Amino acid sequence: MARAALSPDAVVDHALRIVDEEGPEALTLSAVAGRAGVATPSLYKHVRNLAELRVLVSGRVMGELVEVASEAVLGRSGDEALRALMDGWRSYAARHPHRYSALIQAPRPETAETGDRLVGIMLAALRAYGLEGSAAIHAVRCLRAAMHGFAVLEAAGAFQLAEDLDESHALLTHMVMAGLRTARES
Amino acid sequence: MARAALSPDAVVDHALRIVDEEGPEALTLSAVAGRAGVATPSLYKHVRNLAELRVLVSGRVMGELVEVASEAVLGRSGDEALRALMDGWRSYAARHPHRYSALIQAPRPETAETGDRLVGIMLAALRAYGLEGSAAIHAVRCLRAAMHGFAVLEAAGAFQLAEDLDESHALLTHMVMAGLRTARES
DNA sequence: CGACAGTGGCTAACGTCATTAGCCTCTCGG
DNA sequence: CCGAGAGGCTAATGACGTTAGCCACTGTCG
Repeated sequence: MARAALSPDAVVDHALRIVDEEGPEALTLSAVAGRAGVATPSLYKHVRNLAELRVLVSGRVMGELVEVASEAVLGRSGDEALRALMDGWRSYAARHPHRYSALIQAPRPETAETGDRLVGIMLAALRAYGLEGSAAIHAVRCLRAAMHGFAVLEAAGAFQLAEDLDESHALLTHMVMAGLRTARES
Repeated sequence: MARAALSPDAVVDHALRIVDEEGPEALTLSAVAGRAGVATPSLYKHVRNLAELRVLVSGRVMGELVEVASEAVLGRSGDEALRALMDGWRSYAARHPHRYSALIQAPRPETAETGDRLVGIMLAALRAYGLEGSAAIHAVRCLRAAMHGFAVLEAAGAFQLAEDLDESHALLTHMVMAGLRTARES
């Protein structure tokens, strides 16, 4: 159990710092090794390979989103909860755009639990809308699509015009709420 | 002007086939060279480097989206136009998930014109809603976020539950329409 | 008709990465 | 005090991207 300078968690910490500062494409094992002051192959004692490191990073980001989301929903309900959730989500992505871009969407067994937790929080945020069964699932999917789409585009700098992004996001929030309130078929 | 077996466009064709079949991560210059029956360095006679090839691929995908979107909006207006646009967008992404994932969101000068065209089509699709100036811009942003978010998540296989995706997408469409119809502040 | 230029392909060579194999050395539990 | 294993290291390999420099073919212009 030699000097535990490094550990899987510590490796992920360094990886996150690299992602934040230089973007997800800059996440390489040699870069992490450099930060950790260690030779590249040493990392394999803590992480299976680069692909797994990416999954771990993604899992960490999802964990942070769980925190942001649950804190937003805590003690609120209905429109208020939904707005807080969407605002918190967007604010996280805007604060850590590279980190957000490092999220892996494709379902991975390693992050399934955290993902389910996120879905659970979204379901909770929608509880007051009285959606049952499948209707709630559809609603969560739309909420996810709206939040994720906006976050991705904002993180990528895809919204170039001068218009205030806060206002755009307020409209998005309004869309989701209005759509849920009037959720018949179309 | 030796045997013009290859050209920038032909290189992009091969690249697209690779993306479709093996995903965007599999897009490497050697893979393209293999398909083209040519040594890797020969590609540099047609394309500046891998980064540029990716941009060209992305531009081609955006061009296809322009076609899909404009055909959807042609001769329709209001809810009908919006629904056709959203359905067409989703259907393209579902038909070519890897290709859709190869889209680069970060604004690039090379694809700026095509991107503007897309925004123009979305604006046209929203024309009947009578939005003016900034309001139209905010609406386009939300529409983009909704369509892109749903497309990305569906392409990544992020919607895992058994619920019918068509229904989820119908709800998304409903949200956008309901939100636009009632677009005051919130 | 024949030289010429440039287009497009090729080989050789490098540098960067990921990844594997195999070694060495602390450190800690007995 | 010893033995094991955790954790670090060097060496080696193989994919790629990229650059440099060479060569053949082709179409054009004297």
